[in-house]
Formats: sequence, structure tokens, C-alpha cells
Amino acid sequence: MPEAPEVQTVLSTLETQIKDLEILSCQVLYNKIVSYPDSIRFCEEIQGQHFRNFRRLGKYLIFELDDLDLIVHLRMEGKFYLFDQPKTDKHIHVQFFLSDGRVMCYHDTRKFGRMQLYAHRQDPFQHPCFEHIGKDVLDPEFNSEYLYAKIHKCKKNLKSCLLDQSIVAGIGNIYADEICFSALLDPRSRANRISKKDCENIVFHTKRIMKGAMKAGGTTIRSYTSSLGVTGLFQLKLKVHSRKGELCPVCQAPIKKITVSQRGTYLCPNCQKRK
DNA sequence: TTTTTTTCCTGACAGC
DNA sequence: TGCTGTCAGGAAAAAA
Repeated sequence: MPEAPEVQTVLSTLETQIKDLEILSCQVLYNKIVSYPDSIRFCEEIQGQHFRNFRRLGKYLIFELDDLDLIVHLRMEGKFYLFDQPKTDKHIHVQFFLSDGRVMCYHDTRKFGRMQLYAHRQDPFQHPCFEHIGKDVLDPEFNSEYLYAKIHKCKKNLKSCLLDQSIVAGIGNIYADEICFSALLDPRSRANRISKKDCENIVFHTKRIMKGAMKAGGTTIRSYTSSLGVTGLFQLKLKVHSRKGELCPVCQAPIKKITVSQRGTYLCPNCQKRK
């Protein structure tokens, strides 16, 4: 389940591999992956374009081509692989045939990922599909004043706010738990009870954890061989997520698993205070 | 308007 | 072994 750090890792790795290559042709094997335009126009229009620039907003990958912007969301299990020859696999839904003879395959077991293709914009973040996307986790404008302004009147719980991409873009279920743990806050805390000081803590730890994870992802890249399916090594550093029953690294209390807003949520019931 | 629930999809796993 | 049922998850759409 790629969050901002994994998306950044995938993007950075692809940049080293396919920058300035031409898309000779494209094949869509499962139509619903392409949400705009339809898959026929998608293939027609992308043909002959080159991968020029590689950008990220939250969990979205943005490939700037010559005249178009290709926007991809991997959702839970989307991955890109590069092969020397076309490959048959029931989970490969889109294939890009590249000018160096390789094939970039989009692989997604659950078919949740989506691709969109729009006319290129000078600032790709201005595309209408990003209208409801908040500041990226690493954007300097994502700061404690911004976060406090966004959530201090909000009645839902803290974790829902962290997962809400219109507030801050790039946090998923795993890092939301890690951020709450580091900020010593119970994810069930009501957002309107979160203080400015708490927001400072949340923003600080969000950026720290995201940057650390990106660095760990960067380590993974060096072991890159023939294909790309970057998952990252950051899971080794997780303090609470998926650690039900294990001991809290700070106070040794057992980590609990609960459900918050329909999401599996891990926390230390001793360290994290409910507000 | 804001918040919650449902939907999409398949593999992994539990229980029989 | 093979079947059935449940769960996981991001975000859009629908419902509350």
C-alpha cells in the first residue's frame, strides 16, 4: 500500500530508468484502470510522447510528457515493472512499449489503481483532478498553522483527518498510526481538541517519518535489478503498525489493535493520550 | 455542509 | 483437499 514515501521511491527509480524514452505504443488490458479519457483515446494520444519530468503530489505520480500529463494513482497494490520483453500475467493491465525495446508494465492485483491523461499544464498541480487535494506532506506550506486551521473546527477523529487527502496529501493507514504514536496522541482524539502545540508535533513527526521512509526507500533502489516493484524497507522501522501484542518501544506496554473509522489501527494505550 | 457508509477487487487466511 | 466466509485497503460516490 504505497504512501507518499513509496510513491516517491517508485517515481525516483523510474526517472533513472525511463527519462526521455519515447512511448512507441500502449496497450490497455483492463479498461477501468484508465479513468480519463477512454482507453482507446488514451493509447492513441500517448503514442509518440516522451517521459520528460517526474513529479509527485501526495500519493499521485505525475509523468510530464511532451504535450500531456500522465497521472497515476497506485492505490493499494499498483506497481510498475520494466521487462525486456512483453510479459503475460493476469495482473498486468497496461503495457507501455518503450523506445529502448523494454516494456513498462502496470501490475495491480486488485485493479484499484487509476490512470488519467490530460493536456500538459505548466503547473501540473493545477489540474482539476487535484482541486480537492490538500498540501503535500513535504510542502513547506504544510505547517502547524495550516494544519490547525484545517482541523480545529473538525468534529471527526484525528486519524480520519490525517488520512483525509484534502487536508494533507500523502499519508496512508500505516504512517497515520506511526505519526499518532510519535506525537503521543490517541488516533481517536477529536480533531477539535487538538491544540496548536499538538499540531506542531504532528507536523514535525509527519515530515520526519516521511523523510526517513523516503531515505529507506532510496536504499532499496540500489538493489534494483531487472524489474521495479519497490516496496521499501521502511516497514522494519515501524514502531506500532502491525505490531499487535508486541511491546511498546517506549514504555513496554503491549501494542493494541483497534478499529478507527473502519481502519485497522495500532496504538500504545499507555503512551498515546486521548483528547 | 459535514461525516459516515458503501463500493470497487482479489489474495490470504481461518474454519469446517 | 476443497469449500465458504471474512478481512484488508484509498478514494470516489452515495447516503445519512
